[in-house]
Amino acid sequence: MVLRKKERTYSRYSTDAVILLGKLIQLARKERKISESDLADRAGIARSTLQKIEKGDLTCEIGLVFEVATIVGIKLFDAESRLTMQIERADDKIALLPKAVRKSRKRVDDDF
Amino acid sequence: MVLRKKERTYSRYSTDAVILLGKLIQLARKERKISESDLADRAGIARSTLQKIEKGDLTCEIGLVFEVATIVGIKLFDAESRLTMQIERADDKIALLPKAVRKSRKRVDDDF
DNA sequence: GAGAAATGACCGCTAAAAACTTCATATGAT
DNA sequence: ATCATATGAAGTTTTTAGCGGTCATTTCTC
Repeated sequence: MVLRKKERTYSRYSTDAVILLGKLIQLARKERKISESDLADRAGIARSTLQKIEKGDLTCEIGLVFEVATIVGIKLFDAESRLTMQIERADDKIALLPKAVRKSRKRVDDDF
Repeated sequence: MVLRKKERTYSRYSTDAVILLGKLIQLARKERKISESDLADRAGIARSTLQKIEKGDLTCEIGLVFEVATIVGIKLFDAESRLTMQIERADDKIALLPKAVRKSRKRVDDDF
């Protein structure tokens, strides 16, 4: 019995965002004259995985992608205010909202 | 023989960035009064996976995280200029650099 | 307060990702 | 031009993330 591959759909934005991130990583790596092997070693991942990341493969673990990005100096969030501070602010906002959402009555609501 | 779990290290920034992203997603979800199940369904993922994403689990696939973020309206890159345009610009910059990096002489260089 | 729904946490299974390896080719420093 | 090495592209093995399920608890609506 052949198991069909699980079809996964991604929005155009998600796809493009990951591709862009991968290219920014590659660009930063080359500007800093770091080889794939070197960067992979520093990040503690396989070179093949780094190649997937730079290609914008959507299946890579977000932790690995962010780690590589961080190593080559790419910040995804404004470093202006510390991340921990932003996290706290998000927590505060969440605390103000109801802890459990109660509403959607099976409204799938395809928004278009 | 006990196999030790592969130790993976992440920088503070990566960890915090993913946690922040997860919280921003949860915040956006609650503001829009969408339940975990609903959002998971819309994204085509399991509720357990969404929970991991909102907790900032570093092992989640980047595509799933970005997809969920996109659904609740979070943009990681400036939507001012189109992403495709930014991708092209990155490509152009990369094209100007040497195709193969040549330099690092086994400098592991633990930077601290 | 009652009841329905949302959330939090856990677990086994399996498809799939990451690691590891190899090889060919392209590339750049000398 | 030489040659060490960076890159591209597989194939295989190992590890693991996502799924789907369960159950207890909390929370919101009425």
